[in-house]
Amino acid sequence: MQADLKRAGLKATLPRLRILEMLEGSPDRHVGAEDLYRALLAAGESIGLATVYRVLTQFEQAGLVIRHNFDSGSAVFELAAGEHHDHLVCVRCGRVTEFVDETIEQRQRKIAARNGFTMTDHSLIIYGVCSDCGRELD
Amino acid sequence: MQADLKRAGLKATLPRLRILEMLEGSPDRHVGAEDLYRALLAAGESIGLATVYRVLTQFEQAGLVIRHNFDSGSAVFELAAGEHHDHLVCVRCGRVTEFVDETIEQRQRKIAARNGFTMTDHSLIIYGVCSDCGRELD
DNA sequence: ATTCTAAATGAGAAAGTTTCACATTTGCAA
DNA sequence: TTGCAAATGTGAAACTTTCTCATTTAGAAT
Repeated sequence: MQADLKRAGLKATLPRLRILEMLEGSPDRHVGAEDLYRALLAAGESIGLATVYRVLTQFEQAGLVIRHNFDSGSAVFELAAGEHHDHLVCVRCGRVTEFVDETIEQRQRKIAARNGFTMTDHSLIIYGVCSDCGRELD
Repeated sequence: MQADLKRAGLKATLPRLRILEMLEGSPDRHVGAEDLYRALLAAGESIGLATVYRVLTQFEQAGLVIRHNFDSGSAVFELAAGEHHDHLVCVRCGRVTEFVDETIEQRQRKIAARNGFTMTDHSLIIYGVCSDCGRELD
């Protein structure tokens, strides 16, 4: 895990290790900076909020985490482990489900090319009401 | 145009009419609240920033405009005229290109259904370097 | 036309998210 | 161990967006 940081060209400092651990151990893979900060404080760490933001941004640049701008107003971060995927977000409970669809991926590449764009990234978010929340409605 | 507002259940006030005009006459269809506010001031209107935000949110709820959360940090708004479409955003110059792909639309619906989600909305943004910006690179 | 009233506005304060500046601390190589 | 560049913590600041509330305005009822 120290190696992950080294490989990314980042010094293996305590705050960075703690944040990485927290991301790996988190029950939901998609967490906000503030949540992460509070979780670290609750776990007895002494860390600054600015450090959390700074480190998350560095992790993002190093490809260790991915930042998502869901409609919530603030960004959420996710460990970049595994392959690319897109997201389903429940507009009622915030639950996030991941999915991959190769057909969509292909068409996106085609669309970018057709429009003269060199694709660097993409973001597909499907908003809806998840099965649990749907059941609660009368 | 007053009728558009009435139909949406909104009083036809001066600020609302001005904002609607500005959105219709805007050279680029995707504008931020702050940009809109400054454009209105520059046009000699006396309007408050809070009003711009308030009105844009009302327009969104009324279905007159669509709010997008591109990676820029602040939201952009677009007149809801015409049919649904998705976006290509140039990460260098910010240029926004619209596209529609029925295959992707279909697959999204399928994915939502497969996961037990009742889809309410979706957001697909392809980030990349547009042809103009690509040409500038050595 | 005038009057009346609920709704809308403008101004500035406030809330929330993210970044900055800088004195202090820390990782790591010598 | 020591030294130094890099990283951190704190609090201030920047930025986007919302809130509050006194004042104004649109439009319905005279």
